[in-house]
Amino acid sequence: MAEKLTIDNISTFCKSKGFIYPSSEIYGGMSGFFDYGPLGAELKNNIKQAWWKFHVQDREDIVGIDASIIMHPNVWKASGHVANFEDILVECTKCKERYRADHLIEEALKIQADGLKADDIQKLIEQNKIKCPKCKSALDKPGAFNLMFQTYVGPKQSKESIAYLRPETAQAMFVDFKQVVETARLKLPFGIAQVGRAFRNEISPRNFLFRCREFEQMEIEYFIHPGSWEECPYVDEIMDHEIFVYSAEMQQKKEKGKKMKMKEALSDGIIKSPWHAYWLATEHKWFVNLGANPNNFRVRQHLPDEKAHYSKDCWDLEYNFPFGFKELQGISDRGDYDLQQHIKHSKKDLSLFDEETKKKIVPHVVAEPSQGVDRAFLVFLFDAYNDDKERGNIVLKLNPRIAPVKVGFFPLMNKLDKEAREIYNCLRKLFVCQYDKSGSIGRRYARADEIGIPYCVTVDFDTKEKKEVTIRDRDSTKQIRVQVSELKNVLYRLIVGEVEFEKAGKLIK
RNA sequence: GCGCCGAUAGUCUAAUGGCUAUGAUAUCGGCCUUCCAAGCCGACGGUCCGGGUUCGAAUCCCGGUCGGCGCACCA
Repeated sequence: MAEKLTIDNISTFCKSKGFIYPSSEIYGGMSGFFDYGPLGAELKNNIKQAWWKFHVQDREDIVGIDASIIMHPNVWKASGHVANFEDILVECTKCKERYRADHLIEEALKIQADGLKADDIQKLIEQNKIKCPKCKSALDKPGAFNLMFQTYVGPKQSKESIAYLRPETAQAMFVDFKQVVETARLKLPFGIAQVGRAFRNEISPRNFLFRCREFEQMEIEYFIHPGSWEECPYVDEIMDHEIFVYSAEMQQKKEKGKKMKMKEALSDGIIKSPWHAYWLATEHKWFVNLGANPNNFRVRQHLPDEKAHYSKDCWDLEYNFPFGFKELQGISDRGDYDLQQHIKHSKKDLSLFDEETKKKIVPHVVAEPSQGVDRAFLVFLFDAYNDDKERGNIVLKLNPRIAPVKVGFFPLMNKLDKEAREIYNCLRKLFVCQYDKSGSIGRRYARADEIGIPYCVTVDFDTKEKKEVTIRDRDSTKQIRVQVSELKNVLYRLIVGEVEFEKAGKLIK
């Protein structure tokens, strides 16, 4: 593992093994869009399923929904996406440099330019004779650039029929809030979760899957009683969890981050809300439990000027990609901003009745532990990818629970084809399996290693007589013998991690 | 979006205006093979797209697409 792994290595690997292809490749591809191939689709589904089980099915306090991608256009007016995503840009007539109009005006005139309309901006540019900061030439008319994809609903393509492909899944949790609470009989604190597609017309998609125009999110909006910012009933679960912490203060003082336990971060006042500590640690644990390397993560606090105006505090869970530490998820305190926006725009009461105070309250979102599926996919691939020089092949050390193929079945020799297939046919309905009789046995192990098959079952000449097979472990290449009658049970326990490999059968030399 | 650079089988790669576009690897079929990419035979597969220059273009020119880097952008 001498050379550093790059995003190119991963993207080439993904294409050659059938994990990911550029979208519509036979027509030249589409920038910012990707297709998941046979192995990629399995892996991605496994990640989503593992997320759903961990965050929804295994918990009492979180329920899931699956909302439509196209929602009422007013949803995006209420959420601020129509205004905020409409970055107004100005271009230099000569050097063609483009600027965010609001940034340009703030810089030139030292005034707040947030939220100005294109017309106002043009007036300001004309009145103050603002020129291109780079080449001092005249600036062109400002124009809007909206990151949301637009479409028309119904037969008429008019201004009234404009709708948007959702740029995030979160809004559905607020819009459907009342129905979910009533039908699921939820009591605060609780969360609403969703996994689904979102679309953003990014100016410049980069870094393979990291920034694309169509992506999938796994998202939770977690609601608490407005007064209970400091009362997290689950906080004891994570007190001893260790993580690399990089607070705003450390960033401002140009210090490095520090590895610490959550109880330390809380008692030292670095992380203020136990809810944030809980969600940061829980999300980190989710990645690590599924095979990610704990040391490639850090939690970083937003600097005061990075925070959204409604947010009390915000922390990102970041991963150390080859192109730097990048955000995987933002654990942000959104207060009651979103629900209030929808109350205002829809004129519907979205408050809950508080039995204790006998008053109506609007819950606060204390955290939205949300992340991109595609980014998680990259994380697991990066941490699993091992170019094993000794073996002479890549070993994809994916956790068996998310590995796209769980078991490989090989006849030691071609004459054992019939016996091996019989066993394979019994087990393929229980696990995703692959049968391989092509080439030498070593070649088949190598092939299996490269796509991350954790266990390979080899049928040999003793199988008929002794009713035994060999299971070979991907990561250690060690082998055990087990009875064919036990095979199903042993494989299951290995895949879910209930038993150590060497203790699952008779270890061979 | 802008600027610079690039694009040859699934992957990596040779060919700098001239033979049927090179080789490796992967894949598939066959032989062989008693546990870690052994060997032999065979097959499939390529100059990103469109136009131009030329007797002749993978090669030169123009436009587009895609990708890399830098800038900008990043709810």
